[in-house]
Amino acid sequence: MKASELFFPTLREVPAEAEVVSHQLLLRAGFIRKASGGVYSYLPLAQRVLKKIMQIVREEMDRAGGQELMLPIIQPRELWEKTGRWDVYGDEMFRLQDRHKRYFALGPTHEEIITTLVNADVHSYRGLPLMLYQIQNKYRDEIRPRFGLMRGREFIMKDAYSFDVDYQGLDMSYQKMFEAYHQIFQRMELKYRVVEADSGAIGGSSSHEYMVLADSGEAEVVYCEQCSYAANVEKAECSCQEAVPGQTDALPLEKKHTPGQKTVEDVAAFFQRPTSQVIKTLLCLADGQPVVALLRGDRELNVVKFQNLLGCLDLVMADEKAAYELFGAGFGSLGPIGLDIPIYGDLEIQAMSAANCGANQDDYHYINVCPGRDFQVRQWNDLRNAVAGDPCPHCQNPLQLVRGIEVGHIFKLGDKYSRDLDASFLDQNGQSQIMVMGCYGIGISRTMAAAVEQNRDEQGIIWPLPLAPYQVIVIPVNSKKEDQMDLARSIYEQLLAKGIEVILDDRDERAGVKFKDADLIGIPLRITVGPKALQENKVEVKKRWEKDINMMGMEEVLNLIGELWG
RNA sequence: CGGGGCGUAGCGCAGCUUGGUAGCGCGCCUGAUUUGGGAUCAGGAAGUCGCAGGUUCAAAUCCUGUCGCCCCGACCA
Repeated sequence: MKASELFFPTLREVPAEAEVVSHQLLLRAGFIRKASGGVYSYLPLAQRVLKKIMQIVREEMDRAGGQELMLPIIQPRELWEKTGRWDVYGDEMFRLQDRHKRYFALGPTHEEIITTLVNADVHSYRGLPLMLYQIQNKYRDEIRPRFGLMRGREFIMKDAYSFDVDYQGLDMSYQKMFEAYHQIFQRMELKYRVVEADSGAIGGSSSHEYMVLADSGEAEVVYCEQCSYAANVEKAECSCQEAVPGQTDALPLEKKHTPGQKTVEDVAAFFQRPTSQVIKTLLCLADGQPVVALLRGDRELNVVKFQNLLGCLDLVMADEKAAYELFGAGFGSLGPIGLDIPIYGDLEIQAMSAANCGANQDDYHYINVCPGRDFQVRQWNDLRNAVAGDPCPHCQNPLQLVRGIEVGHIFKLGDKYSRDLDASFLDQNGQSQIMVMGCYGIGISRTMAAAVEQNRDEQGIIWPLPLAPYQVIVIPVNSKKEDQMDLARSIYEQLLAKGIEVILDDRDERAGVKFKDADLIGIPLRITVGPKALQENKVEVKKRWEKDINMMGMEEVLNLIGELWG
């Protein structure tokens, strides 16, 4: 492709609306343009990257026994009513009406439609198992679309659905997908991790998320370098060291005047102690009923764990007004001593012996607090988020913490949809059985953004080799110099003849402009044709991810390309 | 959904308080000189000031409404 003909409108300045790096770079490098909030056009360079992502996904899905199909994006309301999701999905779902005032959904996902499809045409165990997948636009009317392609309202998604005769079959399908996903992200050369995910409302069966590691990721993940353990911080178990009972002969409880000391940091500083010696008292409302959680001052409450423990439907932090009503004190002066509200303590609190906590009176705190002696709790539990350095629940090795972007999610659906939509078959004994399903998603457009988020520098994008829109860019330093252009053109044609994806930057621009653009759009290999190249009958080759430039002959260039993309 | 901010040329922004000829930088077009990391000079094109009402002799500017976009919040005492 000649750069003079390629549609890649690069921007020198960062558009004001772009917050995260991937969004900024994809806009600046001429990959995407916004059509509306959370809705983007994919320009030719982006389209090439997306095709490469999709191709890898397709090949691995096919290898794992999947069959690609296309499903409607416009889906009738009745299907969604059968599973109850017409209501459950709420405002997240785009809805529309036709001229007859019938309602439709723009598919946010395709369980309903595909289960109905399979139900209609598979009636025997002989037709199972079945693994079907689609790569299509999906729609979610996000409350707040943001981060460019990261959280859009229209996005490209690969979803695979498996149908099996029983749970054993589902396990096998799941395992195949689990492995296929590893293949996919390895082939994309992305740094990623699989984590155990919360299967949530769907039930106790397993679920894994594939996270592309990037500092800007929304999710925090802890992992163990020694064993294979990895989990979302919200899911990670905190296997607290066995509780050391509070010292019974400790110093007596004392109330201290602490004017103006509100936060954990204030109180810790006031008593010249670490925040880990402060007991943080959090007032929550569980289905409207007040409950208290105690955590070390340097820990965070894990709402999911707390909610699971309480078995309530709704758990929110109470506001300060409620604190005054129940404790007679405001935030910052709350404590567990003398309360008649149910108290749940984090395991770590149990091990403390001379802690500080609020006295339920503004501007007063206790010191030398001993859990068990000075107050009782209803239960000791793991209530906090995991942090770096916590022992691995499997092997005790200190856990590492990274941030990640969720690009893949697989889970076992079981019979939820097949039951609601009556997807059944006759088994060998002529008995009617419900199919057992799994579903397996990959955010295609999000993966492109995640790849940029992870692979970039100050100059622009550094595409992983398998995803790069083009492999090589040939830059004649001065397009007006015939000899340079001739050599550049001949190199370009040689590469084209070898089937290599190459751009010839034949634009009448200064060298600096071409270099800047090449770096910005992230083409892995740059071949510069200038006076030096002409003199030595060699070309200058620069790898996008390295600083240095190498002089080499065409033979060598072709070998290098062969090695890199072999 | 709550709070805040913004909408002026393709992009980034000023002008608005105090109403009176619509500006700057980058980009774009033409020409010349340049040509190894976003050139220089000269000339030029380009904006119904988001949209709709209102106030006024006069509105980018004041008022009302509306649409769009961005940020924050909806868990850390």
